[in-house]
Amino acid sequence: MQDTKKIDPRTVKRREAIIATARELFCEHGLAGTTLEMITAEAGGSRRTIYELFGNKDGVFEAVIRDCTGRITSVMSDLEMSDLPLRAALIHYGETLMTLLTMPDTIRYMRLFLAEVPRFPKLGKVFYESGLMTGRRYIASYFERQMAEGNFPKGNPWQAAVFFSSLIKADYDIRQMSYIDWEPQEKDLRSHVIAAVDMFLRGHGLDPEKMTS
Amino acid sequence: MQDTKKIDPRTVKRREAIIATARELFCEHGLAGTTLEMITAEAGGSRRTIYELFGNKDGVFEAVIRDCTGRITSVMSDLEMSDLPLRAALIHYGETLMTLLTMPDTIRYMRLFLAEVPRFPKLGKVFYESGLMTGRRYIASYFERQMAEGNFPKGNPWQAAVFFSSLIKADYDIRQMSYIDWEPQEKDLRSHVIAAVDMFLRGHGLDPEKMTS
DNA sequence: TATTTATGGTACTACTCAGTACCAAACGTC
DNA sequence: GACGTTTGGTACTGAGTAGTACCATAAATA
Repeated sequence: MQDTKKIDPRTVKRREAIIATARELFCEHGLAGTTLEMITAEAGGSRRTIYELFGNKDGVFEAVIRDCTGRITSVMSDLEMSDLPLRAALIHYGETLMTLLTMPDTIRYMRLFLAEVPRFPKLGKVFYESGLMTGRRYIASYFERQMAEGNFPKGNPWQAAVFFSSLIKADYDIRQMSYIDWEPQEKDLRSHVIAAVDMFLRGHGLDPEKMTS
Repeated sequence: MQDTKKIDPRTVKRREAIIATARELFCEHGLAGTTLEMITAEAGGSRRTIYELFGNKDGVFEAVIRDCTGRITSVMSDLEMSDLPLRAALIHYGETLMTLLTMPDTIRYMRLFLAEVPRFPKLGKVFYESGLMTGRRYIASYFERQMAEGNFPKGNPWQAAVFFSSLIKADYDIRQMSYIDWEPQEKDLRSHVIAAVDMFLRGHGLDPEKMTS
């Protein structure tokens, strides 16, 4: 049951253009505040094409959310495993995670998606599990390895990942979603991450002072 | 320049009824998905009165958000200071905070408010600072006292409050906002809070095992 | 009880916007 | 280069809704 038809390259291109434009407009004006005409005006094309490709307005929204989810997922994949010593690795993770979470786009996507959760419950699952949880899975598997190698006290790697990312993100996410056009200072983020990592280490019986950093 | 006029009790009553109804409808259908007629149909009265009292639809929304903010603030005031021993007090705080944050209403208000932040930037400030920060201020002042009394290592009480509430809430807030009709099990919350408190204490050089609880 | 003020209800206006129909033109395929 | 598909543009429909005008009425105040 594979696609017997070839896909017209025009269709792919139009589709991408519409999603990209709609994403920006939705983020700025919300779903209800964006008309299909605003989308075509900026992306080119005509409403006709939108209905052809997405069925209706909600179809565009779904496609946009899936696109945003993919973007967040791929951006979370930047949390590559590191072979630095534990404390340095955690600081590196923390700073990367913080950078990703405080990116204006991440915040905008989250606002957009959270707003419409009640009317698109399935998208909530997709966004949370495929998008936001990606980073946590990386971190949990890191702790799992560190526990196996004896660098970190044995325990529940998933809980460690939860506490670690909670300490790192603190309430920067909610605060940024609450304030328009506010971004934390980079040096505040750095000192926050270091404080969080050290507290995390002490919380697991490790002494940050004694760790090669 | 005080109000020289007396306020007609009818006005107060109507105002309250409209806000209460609008709050529920906005939470359920969103701002754009709620018509003024839906509000009058349920709250009684006529659109005429709405325009008299709130100017326009946005005025109703502003009033609703301020009302929600007040509700969250007042609910946060349940975080009264406790004279239990440190660990028991933190567990008590943690459980109360968790109960408040995971209340379905809290989640609904946050979704509603976050959705419209881009178009009502001022409300973001009100909601975050007056509403959400209230709990944190209580906790920070608690740590300040404990530091002064020598029950807790001296340091920055505000940072302690940030880390404490971050560990407690973890990502329950985001997760609940992402999933409709999902609520964490109470016993999971309790064990989470205990784990978080103990990690917090160890993170500050205190041994939970040795503390009277 | 008389006066003032807020309210209810209805009808109306003006507008926006999702979704549809249609045809000609552009483009990809073979 | 001919054929078939996708697209652009425009115009139309129909539903829904914010906001207004007006008047009779109910309630508060004095």
